[in-house]
Amino acid sequence: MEPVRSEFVPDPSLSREAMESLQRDIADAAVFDDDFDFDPATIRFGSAVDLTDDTQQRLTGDGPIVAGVDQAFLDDGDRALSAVVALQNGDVVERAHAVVDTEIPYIPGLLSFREGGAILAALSNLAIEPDLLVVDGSGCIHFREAGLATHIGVVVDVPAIGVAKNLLCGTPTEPIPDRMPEGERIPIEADDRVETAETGTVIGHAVQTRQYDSGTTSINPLYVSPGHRVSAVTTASIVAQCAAGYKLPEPMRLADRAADRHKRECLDG
DNA sequence: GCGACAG
DNA sequence: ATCTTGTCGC
Repeated sequence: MEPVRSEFVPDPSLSREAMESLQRDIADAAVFDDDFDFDPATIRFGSAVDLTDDTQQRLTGDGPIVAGVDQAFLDDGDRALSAVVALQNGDVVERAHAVVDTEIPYIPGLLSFREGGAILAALSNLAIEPDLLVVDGSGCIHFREAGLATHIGVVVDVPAIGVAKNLLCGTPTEPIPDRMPEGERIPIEADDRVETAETGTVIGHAVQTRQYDSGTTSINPLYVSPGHRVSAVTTASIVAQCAAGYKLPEPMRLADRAADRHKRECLDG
């Protein structure tokens, strides 16, 4: 798949001011409401096909194609490796990846200008057209509501959601407990750090996709937000539904593994 | 000066 | 993101 909004393609050579200006334009072009054809409820993972169960419903037709995207770095960050894994009806239907030289360092709020090029290169190597992109990083939980997932989603104009392991900005409507119960979600509201949204606007959710029943250790929640063409509530539901026994939603978990695997091959031989 | 933030 | 063995817990 290729960019359809070339004017928004991340350019690492831009000045910081130009980057921030572009992000505002991207946020304007982004749609933080449900605007897609497929039925989110039909997204299925795992080979949960139990032929002995008469009550189960048979899948009619093909479910949506969901693609996970994740990055790894080589040469101490000099090169970014992006991996994409596309799933449909619980099966991997295509994989793609790309390695691109990084031009700028990591700067909070400007992540897409560091990693965006590698992601778009990987997506261009993907023949299939995904119905949804699951990107590692924030979507509209961002200072200008233009995080990595939003930037990528708008450039290729495909529904996208952002899944982050840490909160960039915004405030939970209630304190995140040390041990959030599995399945629970807490809204994240825009605060004074989110320049483009009115304070109090729900921009995402903390979602606990997995939790230990007991013990000393606990798992932290994921911070999910709309990237493009998906609402905050739907984003949380999709992520919860994509959890297949692991913290990360299955498409992202597989992309994560693919990125690490490619990285190794790139190092040793 | 203080605050502090994805990957 | 990345540097990294053993180790605590189910």
